[in-house]
Amino acid sequence: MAEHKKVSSVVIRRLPRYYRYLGDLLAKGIKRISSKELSELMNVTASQIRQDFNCFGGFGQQGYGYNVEYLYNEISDILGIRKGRSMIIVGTGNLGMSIAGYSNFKKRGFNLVGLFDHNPALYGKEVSGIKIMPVTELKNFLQGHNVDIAVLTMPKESVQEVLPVIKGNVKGIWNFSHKEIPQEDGLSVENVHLSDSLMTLSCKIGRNEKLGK
Amino acid sequence: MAEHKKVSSVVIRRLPRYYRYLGDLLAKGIKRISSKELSELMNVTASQIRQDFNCFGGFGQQGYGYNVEYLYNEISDILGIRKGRSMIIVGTGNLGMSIAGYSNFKKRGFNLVGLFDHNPALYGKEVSGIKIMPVTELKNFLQGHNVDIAVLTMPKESVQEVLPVIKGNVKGIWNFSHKEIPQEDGLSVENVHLSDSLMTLSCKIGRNEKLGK
DNA sequence: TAGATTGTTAATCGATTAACAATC
DNA sequence: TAGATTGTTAATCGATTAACAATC
Repeated sequence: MAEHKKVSSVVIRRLPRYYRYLGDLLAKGIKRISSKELSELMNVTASQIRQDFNCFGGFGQQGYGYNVEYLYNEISDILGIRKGRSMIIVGTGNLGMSIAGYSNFKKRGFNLVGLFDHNPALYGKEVSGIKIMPVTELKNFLQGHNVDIAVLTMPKESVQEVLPVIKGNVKGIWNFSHKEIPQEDGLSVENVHLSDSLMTLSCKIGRNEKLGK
Repeated sequence: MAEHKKVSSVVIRRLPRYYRYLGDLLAKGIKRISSKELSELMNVTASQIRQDFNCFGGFGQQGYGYNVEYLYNEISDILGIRKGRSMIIVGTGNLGMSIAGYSNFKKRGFNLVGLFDHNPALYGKEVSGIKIMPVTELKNFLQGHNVDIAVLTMPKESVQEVLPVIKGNVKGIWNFSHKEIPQEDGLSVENVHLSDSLMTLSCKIGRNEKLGK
């Protein structure tokens, strides 16, 4: 298994989708699937599926296809799901709360270990079994706990304050704030811009309308 | 201005980012910018910027660069922001509420006109000036109002029920539910899978860790 | 005019698809 | 064994980058 050639980021971004579809198949009790069948289900080419999986060293068997459970587990591992990740959420507005309350994350190995906010009225309030702490406690907390991921769901303005405390103490940042955070050497970053996605949709609508005329 | 050649979707996905950066420049009172300066700011190549803008027919001037305000307005138009879009939200959990409460959407021409949920305890409750209505009212509402976008922030299970009512009555779906909705001829769709993004982050972390060893 | 910077064509790079030999 | 389907190489396609003539 040639595990560690450099894998392109477009491939990596496709893995969670495979993971979802395989999870559905597994739940339906389906034992094996060929790249052709999977390609029809997912609306991609069988060739792409085989290429993608082979970036990680071939999970199938000629003449048979792929064992769903085995493939699912392998992808889980690549995604770090079986190992598990601990995470904190900074910013307990609606978005932060919606992430904190999303039980599926836990199922997928993402464990909430801390909640932080600036609003004193919220200190001590418990969400999903975790008490909300003041942002000023962040530094202390990070030094005492092993935190893999910091989820940033606070306003743009607070990012400057929180970022230096976080950097060096986590392995990844899941950033929903409107301040883009650049990836660095020891730090993985996913910048999620929800409004970008809405504007993209609006743009698609506009181009669709014009096409109609 | 050769407005309507087919523009690739990677280009369209980059537009909101340009829009954000240009908005920042505008707010700072900067009047003109060259593709080179913008490229350094945004960490892309100047070539790509010029190619991207030229898909829509050239917004610059040789020897000068781009007028920030003009460019900003042109991109606003392409994104449908100046025209404006009306939208409803179906599912008023934390995620739905966080979108309903996000004031920047309004600034960008996205107008919330309806909120729907299944929970009778919420009927009539007002959020951002809009009363929550029963999902059973959806059909009626869509026939009486001009709705551009339906935002789906409800559980997977309710999608099957709501989708047929929505299709044909909106131009686009911003889908946060865990049921992938395929794009169709008259219907633009953006499927947002937040958990995919988190898993991608986790995957990047894993590969980073391995690299470290 | 000379200098700057675009718009645009050409070259390169990377990603996707097709094809097929290897093999279960 | 014959049939099926992978793993993998080769061909194609599309996106990015480089280069430069056009022009403000």
